[in-house]
Amino acid sequence: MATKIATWNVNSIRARLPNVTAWLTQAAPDICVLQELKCEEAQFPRAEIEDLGYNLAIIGQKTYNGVAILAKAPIEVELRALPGGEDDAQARYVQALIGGLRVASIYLPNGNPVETDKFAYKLAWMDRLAAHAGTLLALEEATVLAGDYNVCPADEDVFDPQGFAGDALCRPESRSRFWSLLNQGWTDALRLFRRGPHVYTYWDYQAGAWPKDHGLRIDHLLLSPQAADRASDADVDRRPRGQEKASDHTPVWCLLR
DNA sequence: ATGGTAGCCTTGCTA
Repeated sequence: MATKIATWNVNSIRARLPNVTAWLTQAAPDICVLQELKCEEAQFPRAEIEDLGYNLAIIGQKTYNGVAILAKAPIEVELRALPGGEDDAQARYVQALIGGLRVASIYLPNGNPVETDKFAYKLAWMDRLAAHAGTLLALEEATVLAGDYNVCPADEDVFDPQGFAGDALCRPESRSRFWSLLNQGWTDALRLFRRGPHVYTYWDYQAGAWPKDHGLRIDHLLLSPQAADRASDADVDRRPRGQEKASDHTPVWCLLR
């Protein structure tokens, strides 16, 4: 039986708790990685998630960032931060082993505005991610690097490519780093099964983006070759984005045999 | 039409 792995930027786990518990109950992923918890570990609504049958690994941060791994099977945490950032205190990475599968929850920096040091931080973070991803590939094991990458890989992943050409999510420096990562040997799980336009995972809260389907594809599940060999399906679940008090992102999932 | 929304808290910052 297949393992269902999902990623979801929830934009505050405390504000989103009813939406998250409803989706976990209905979609029943075996593993779900979350981003933008926007709270410290002590403030995370642990009991409400554990009551649904999930184990937890939480890397919290007050107000900003924060990542977690939820899994029905036991979680063995391997890393609580992306290697190579000794002076980087932002909670953007957690990696664990779950029943022989390696899974990471990634919250890659947004990088806007590009004329500030935020963009340099994003690019440096992507370089660190590529270096670490290379070491993971060398293990030749089944690994899923899932999360909010804050990168639209190509123009078809953007509702308005011209309008976003200068945005940190679409800039050539961001895209070239994402493609270099893929070219190491990672597979974009969603694109393996869902090609074509209008495959979006995020819609801004502003300007009626959701009803107009003015979306972006920025949440990705990257599979090592050993994981890609087991992939049988992947999709975006748009339903949570249309509900009351929705996150601006919606879950993306894949199945591994 | 140069806006608009959401979350948390620093009534501004991040997205």
